[in-house]
Amino acid sequence: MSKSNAQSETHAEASPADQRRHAQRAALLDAASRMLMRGGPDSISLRKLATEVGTSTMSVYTAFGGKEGLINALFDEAFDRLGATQKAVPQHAEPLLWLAELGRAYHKFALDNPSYYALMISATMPVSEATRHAEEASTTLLARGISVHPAYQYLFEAVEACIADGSFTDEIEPIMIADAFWAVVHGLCSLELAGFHATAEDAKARFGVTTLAMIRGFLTKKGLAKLDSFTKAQSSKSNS
Amino acid sequence: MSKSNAQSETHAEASPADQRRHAQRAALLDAASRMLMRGGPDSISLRKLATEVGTSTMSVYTAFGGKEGLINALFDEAFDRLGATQKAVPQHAEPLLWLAELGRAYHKFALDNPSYYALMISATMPVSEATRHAEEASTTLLARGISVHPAYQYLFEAVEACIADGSFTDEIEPIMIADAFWAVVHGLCSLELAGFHATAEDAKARFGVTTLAMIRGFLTKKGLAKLDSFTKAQSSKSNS
DNA sequence: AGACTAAATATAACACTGTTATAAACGAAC
DNA sequence: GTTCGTTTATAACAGTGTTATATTTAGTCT
Repeated sequence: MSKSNAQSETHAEASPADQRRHAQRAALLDAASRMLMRGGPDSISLRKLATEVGTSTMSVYTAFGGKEGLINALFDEAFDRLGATQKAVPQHAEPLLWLAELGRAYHKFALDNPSYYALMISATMPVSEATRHAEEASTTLLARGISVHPAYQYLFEAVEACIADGSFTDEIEPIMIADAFWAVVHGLCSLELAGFHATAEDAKARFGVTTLAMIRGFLTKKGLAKLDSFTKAQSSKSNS
Repeated sequence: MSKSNAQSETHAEASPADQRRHAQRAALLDAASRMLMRGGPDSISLRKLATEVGTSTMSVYTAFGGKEGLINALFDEAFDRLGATQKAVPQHAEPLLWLAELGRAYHKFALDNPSYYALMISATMPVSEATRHAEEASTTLLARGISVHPAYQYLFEAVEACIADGSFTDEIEPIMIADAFWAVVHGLCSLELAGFHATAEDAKARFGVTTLAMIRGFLTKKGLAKLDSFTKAQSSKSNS
């Protein structure tokens, strides 16, 4: 609520001091991100962070309001990164395949960034409820009155496409179906990250079987016929 | 490797000292369990633990080898508790309903014991890989060459029953199907515990839709017909 | 430009944490 | 009864996040 803040909010341009503030905030976040990826959430030490950035621990308090604020910022960044990988998935013409690819990309993100993923999901991590529910919404879907996180947008749209072309039942709300896929894929990633799958091959086999079964669970008769033609083509290809 | 230990291992009886050791070990574990349930895993302090039991922090090191050993012991207890709730589920004559009830019981356990559940699943918790893989196996299934944890036994048997009566496909190994159900139910619990479901009603609705879809995904034509008769009976009952 | 003021910072202290070294107490075996 | 190994309590060590205080910095107003 300082005068400089009021000015920088009315005008779009940032003062030199604000630029420095933002630069140091970014430096702290970047160093924290590296520490997170190197040694997990518990290895983030404010003292090490401060010495690495070349400042004191107080800057974390002025920039983020403490360690919890820093973790919350990393939480937001985790969703941004996940959203970027989801966006990068090519929108396949066949929505069922798009859906499957989105799941695979989610799985790859979780396995490649276990610390970030733990931060997003873990119930024990100190991510405040406010941060968890104050997710920004996808603008394109918000225009239709649907408030979902940008990282969630593509999954939702893929499910809608599956319903639109008659593959999925229209008797269940798309958000319900999308949440179901989120739950399975997250469950699979979580169990794999927790070490409950003996080998990576085991995990991959279960991922395929489970996601396929989930898809089957929402198919219409028409969709089931299409899926059978897919798997028939797949098996004849592998048998040739 | 002391002489008293050697004696107590050859003979089945425990010496008075061993009894005290065991009693204190149990007291520490019990107090740690209470602290875990009250304030989560991070609130377990060796100093508070020692003062509560009336000893010093060193006893944790002699009894468990440190805090990690204590957490590992709580990890084992968590599986025991989950296994007890699974065992308590009545074995319904209709295996599909048994399966559904096992899922509901799992969900209730996770929501009633969030700290224990976090301990079991969380990838960031300091549960050693050795402890995680050194799970004892169900003796009844081990006799058939199947090594699964006792807490997992009932889910596995329910899936086998669904396959045996022709409701589920026999083209997929039962362990794969059981793991699929574990993944969905865990995923749903995890997301709910993490606070991603706005209300308990939202969570419950998603639990029903998602587990039902997963069941449908493994059904044979015969099983699908049976399920339709179930849901038809359900809807006619609710419409009356 | 110079004075005033509010924010940001560095330093140090505080209350914790798990772990470990040390020495005393205990207990069981000979 | 002595001895030896184990367990115990005390205290010290190396950390942690947070906070109080004083100093410096930066922006605004006259």
